[in-house]
Amino acid sequence: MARRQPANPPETDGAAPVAPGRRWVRADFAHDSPTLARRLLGQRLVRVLETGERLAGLIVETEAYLGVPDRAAHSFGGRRTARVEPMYGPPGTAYVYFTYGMHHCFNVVAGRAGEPVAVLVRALAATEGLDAMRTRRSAARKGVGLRDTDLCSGPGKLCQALAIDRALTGLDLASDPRLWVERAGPTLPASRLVNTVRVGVEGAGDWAGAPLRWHVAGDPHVSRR
DNA sequence: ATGACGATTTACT
DNA sequence: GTAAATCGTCATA
Repeated sequence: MARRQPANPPETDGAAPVAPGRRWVRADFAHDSPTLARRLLGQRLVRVLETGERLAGLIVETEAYLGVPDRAAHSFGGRRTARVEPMYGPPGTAYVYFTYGMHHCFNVVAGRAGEPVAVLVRALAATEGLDAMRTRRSAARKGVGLRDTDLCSGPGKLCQALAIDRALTGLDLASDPRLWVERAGPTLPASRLVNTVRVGVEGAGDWAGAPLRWHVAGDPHVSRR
C-alpha cells in the first residue's frame, strides 16, 4: 500500500517526530461496534487541513452505538434520513453530525454496509498540531487556562480542535486524504480499559444502562470533570 | 409551517 | 450544582 499521505509539515510544537503507522483499511473497521470501539483505543486519528497541516491524537475514549435496536442511536428503529445516511455506508465511513446548535460529533461507521452501527470517538490525547488545536479551542473560550488534557477531552472538543464538521460527514476513512486512522500500536488488552455506561443517553430507556463506553484506564485526556 | 429537542460545552451562582 | 448558548433535524399538522 502507498505509505505516503500528504507530507508531514515540520514539527511546530517541539514534540518528538511521530513515526507513521499503517493506515487502517476497510477490513480494520469491519467489526461489530463494541469491538471496533475497543480496537480504536490507542490508535491514532489523523486530520490534514487544506493547508497541509497535520493534526493528530491517540484515541482514548469511545462509545458503541448498536443501530436499529439501540434507542440511544440516531438510527434507532431503522430511521434513515439525510443526516444519518452515512451510518448505512460501508465500515470506515465517517458520520459527523451537528448538535446543540454549536457542536459536532465524529463517529466511525462499523459493522457491514447497510447496517447502521457506529462508534462515537469521545476523546483524544493530542500528539501533533497542539498549537493549532489550542488556537481553535481557545477561540471558543473567553481567555486562557486551557490545559493540554482539555484540548480533545470530549466529542465536541475534539471536533473543534481537529476542524471536523459536517462537511466531512460521509467521507471514507480508508481513502480520504483529509482524515484517517493509523496504527499506533497493538490493540490494547482489556486489562488496560475501563468499561462504563454511555454519556448523555439517560433518556434511552433500557439502553441507557448498557455498558458501551470504553476508555483507556488512568488516562487524563478522557472526558468528564 | 411549527415546535420540541438534542450522543455538549462553558460560565456562573 | 444549575443554566445558558444556539440551530439543524425530525415528527407532527
